[in-house]
This record gives sequence, C-alpha cells and structure tokens, in this order.
Amino acid sequence: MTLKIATWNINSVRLRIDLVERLTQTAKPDVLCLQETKAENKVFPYDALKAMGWEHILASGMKGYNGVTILSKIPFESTEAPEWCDKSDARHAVATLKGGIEIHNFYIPAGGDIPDPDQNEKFAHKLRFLDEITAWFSKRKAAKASAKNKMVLVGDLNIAPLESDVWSHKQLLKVVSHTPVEVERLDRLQGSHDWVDAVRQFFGPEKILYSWWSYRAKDWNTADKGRRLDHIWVTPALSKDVKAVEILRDVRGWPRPSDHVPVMVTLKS
DNA sequence: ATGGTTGAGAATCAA
Repeated sequence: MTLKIATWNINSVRLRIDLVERLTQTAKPDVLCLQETKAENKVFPYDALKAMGWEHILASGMKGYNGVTILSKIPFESTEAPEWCDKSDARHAVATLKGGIEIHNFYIPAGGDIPDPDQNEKFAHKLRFLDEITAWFSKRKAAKASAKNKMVLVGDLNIAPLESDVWSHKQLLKVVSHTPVEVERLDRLQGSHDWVDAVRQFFGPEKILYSWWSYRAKDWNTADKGRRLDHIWVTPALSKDVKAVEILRDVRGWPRPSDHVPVMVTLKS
C-alpha cells in the first residue's frame, strides 16, 4: 500500500478547477494540498471537487487572496486552521488522517520586494510568520514526545534555500525568497520538529530542482529561470517510508497554467 | 537598466 501526497499552489482554484481535475486523474494523489485558492468558503467549489472524487475537504479561504485547502480520499480524524501574526489570512490548514498522519499545509507570506524588515512590512511579516510557527512546532514537539509522530509539512514556503534551488545563486542572493536571512529562518523551522526535506532526501543536494517559473518570462521553459519554492517535509518517523518524489514540471505547460507546479511524494503505508 | 504577466474583482493590490 502507498499513500501519495501532493502540494500545488493553484493560483485560483475556481479559474483552474479543470487543471485540478486533470491532475487528480493523471497523478492520482490520495491527498492534494492547494495554496492560493483565492476563494472565500462561500464561493469555494466544494461540489466540483466532490464530483471528481475528493470526498473529504478542508478549506480555509478569504476573499481575493491566499487560501489553503486539503483534499483527501482518506477521512479526517480532526482538522484545524490555525492563525498567525494576529491575522485571519488563511495560510495554514491541518488535517489528521484516519490512521494518524498529521498533514500541515502552509502558504507562507511571499514577503514583497525589498528584503529589509525595517523598510518593508511584508518582509517583516514573512520573518515573523516563520518565527511564530517555529516556536509553535518546538513547543508541540516538547509536549508530545514526538519520536513516533508521523507528520508531513507541505506548501508554498516562498523560500528556495539551496544553491541548487535557484537558477542563479549569485543573482538571487538579494532577491526575496533566496536571501540568507530567510534561509536561516527556514533552517530553524526545519529544526523545530526535526523535519526532513523529503525532496532533497530523494534527489540529493546537487540536482537542480525548480517548482516555480515566473509568468513574466517570454518562454519559461527555454529561459528556465526557476526556483524551488514548494516543499514537502516529513518527520523522521516517516522519512524511511519515502518511496518516490516527483516534481511535475510538465504541468507548467498546461493551458492557462499556475506559475507553480505540483510536487508529490509517495509514502509506503 | 528595470520591465515583464497573472488573478481577484472592480481600483488597485499582491505575487
């Protein structure tokens, strides 16, 4: 038996509902975590998603921006939509699957253009968000004696930490998403619950990997100026169960695509 | 050097 978990920044679930269906049918994930759904719950396409086989749906949305969703073929034991930085901005959804795996789906703030928290409140928010969830996971780890905890953290973390996660390390060092201050925060988050980067565990540290290509490039595929902003992390109790990881680059070439592509892990269960 | 595109939803704001 296997469990396939995918994450995808869909950039409007309503506009791209047909692409969600295409991914559902071709990649056949058991759990699909979406970010940037851009739909408040009252306009969320529950019926269309149920019709394509997503029986269990956790949606946390707001009008116009952000929004995270966990779609599942496996029933939920419990669900939660925590809030951070005193904002109700729909950036975190948690679902525990029947059987015990706890899934965290994040849309971390992008952080604006200027990588200085004193000049740019959006960048300050991004750092604060990372600090808050790091403290929260550290506390939970201590409280739960977590050695056996089976947890998965996915999402658009809006940080590409390694040199092999960006098209040019040198040219992006001062570009939000790849600055040392963000990478250091992401490393601390990773340490907060002994998270293992399942994608790098599978592919190794050297392989060039991207999950996002800007809409602004004339030809995203030829220019290939990508970044790996979308991540799948697992706790040590699950790291040995990672059988495969795929970054579905072809999806960037689908009609009217998102600027992000799905990342999917196959776990032995 | 600094533009380039997309989405929500109704003028910009965010990415």
